[in-house]
Amino acid sequence: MQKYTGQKRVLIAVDCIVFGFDGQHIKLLLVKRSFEPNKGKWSLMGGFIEADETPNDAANRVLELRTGLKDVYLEQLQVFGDPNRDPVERTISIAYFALIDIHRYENQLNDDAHAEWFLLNEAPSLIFDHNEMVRLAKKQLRYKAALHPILFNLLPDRFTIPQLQALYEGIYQTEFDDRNFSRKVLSTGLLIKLPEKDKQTSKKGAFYYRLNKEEYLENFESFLNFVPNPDKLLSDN
Amino acid sequence: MQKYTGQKRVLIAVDCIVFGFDGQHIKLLLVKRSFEPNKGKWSLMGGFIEADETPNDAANRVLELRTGLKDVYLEQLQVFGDPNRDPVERTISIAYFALIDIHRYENQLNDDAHAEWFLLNEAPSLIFDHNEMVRLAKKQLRYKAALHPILFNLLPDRFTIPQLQALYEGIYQTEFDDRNFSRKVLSTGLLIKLPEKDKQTSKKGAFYYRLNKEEYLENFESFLNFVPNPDKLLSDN
DNA sequence: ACAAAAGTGTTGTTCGTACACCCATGA
DNA sequence: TCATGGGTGTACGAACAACACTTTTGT
Repeated sequence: MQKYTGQKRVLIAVDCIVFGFDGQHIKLLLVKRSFEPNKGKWSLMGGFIEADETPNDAANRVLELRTGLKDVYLEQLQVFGDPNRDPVERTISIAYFALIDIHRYENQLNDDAHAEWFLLNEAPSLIFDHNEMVRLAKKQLRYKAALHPILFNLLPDRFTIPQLQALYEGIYQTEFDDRNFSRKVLSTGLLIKLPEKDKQTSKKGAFYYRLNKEEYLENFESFLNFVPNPDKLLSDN
Repeated sequence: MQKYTGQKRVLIAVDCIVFGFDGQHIKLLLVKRSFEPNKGKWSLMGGFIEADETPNDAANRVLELRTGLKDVYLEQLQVFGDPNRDPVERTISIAYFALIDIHRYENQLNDDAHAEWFLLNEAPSLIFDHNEMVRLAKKQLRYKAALHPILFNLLPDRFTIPQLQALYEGIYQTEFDDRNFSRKVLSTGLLIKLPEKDKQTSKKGAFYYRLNKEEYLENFESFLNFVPNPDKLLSDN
């Protein structure tokens, strides 16, 4: 099966940067590494690619294995291929970032996966180049969310506009004008108003909405502008 | 040196989608494959990654080897990892797209590299999944050029605004209003006016400009808007 | 003088922001 | 009835597209 001669073959891994949102803060899902080197240290969830898998298949498999979740929003981020990134043996890693509804995850029997949510800003130091992967994923998340409606993947099926706004504000570490935000969001036609209200956070209550899946898919690549002055908000950290 | 047990190791390649602009049309640089399988067929320029290289190093090396050019604009596109993409042996390819000043290349002694420029729309069918790579690269080029000033990398050091406009029109297969285009471009502060004029294409002559490198680097990540209605122009083909 | 392309000026419209104000409801 | 957050209306300003018009120069 090895027919190109004189070339070195290497291991391929996938690593997933998994983001969640608890209603207040952006979180990052990490696991305790179960084998050497660095056994017991925190890392991204990852795994080696199998013989008959595409990289995307592998990322989905790893994610399902660890969280029980299928059909998660998953996007290829970048390849990390420094020859010395893994001290054991050269391993090239394809990094993915994933957006999941944290509530769906909590209901899964995640048992002994040793996975844990961390506040994005309070995550521990990770093995290898995983810190760099997280940094890049944060950047890409901000970039992409400024242009495309990906953040809905972090919310439950029903959500209110103030919840959506809190999410955007968490991502960009800023506050937006409530009144303009709701009008902007509604004007896209991406939301369908539901009859019920959420009265948890206010006396008046805020209507629930759900995503218009057709519009979402159709307009996914269009540019939108929920985020004012995105230029100034795309910095690191 | 193989210490993770029970995992399969595979070949890693890089493939470069190289774009150029001849003043009229967008072109694609292809090479005749020099070894089996598919020897003699057209393909992207690529090569296997070496033991001590990062993927970026490998892409730069391949590009220099084939074109003689260093310091080329190069961006990681996506990993192509279908298990059967290469019929000989599993090979995972990291695709890069490159933008080069076609005139710099023509002056190089490209000798027996068997490389040739094709009009983007008249390129021959390529081996493996290279057609798919080109399709994706075109899409990414349009996407990114709508937001960031990458197309300057396709032009010589000195260029006129009508030339720049022709480039944008070539990329998006549309025509823009000349008057609005030049004002928009100049308002970014990215260009420095030179004293000479190009009188090739008109009696009045158009001033040459060069890129303000500092501004370019500083504002590279900012969004710009040379392209009206980008939403409608990002389709395939 | 004329043609032809480069580039400036002007105008109406659209879009975004800021902010005053009204609405619904639990306490 | 008051406090609180949800949501609408309005008004100003910046940005943009459309297009009339001037400028330059080779023939």
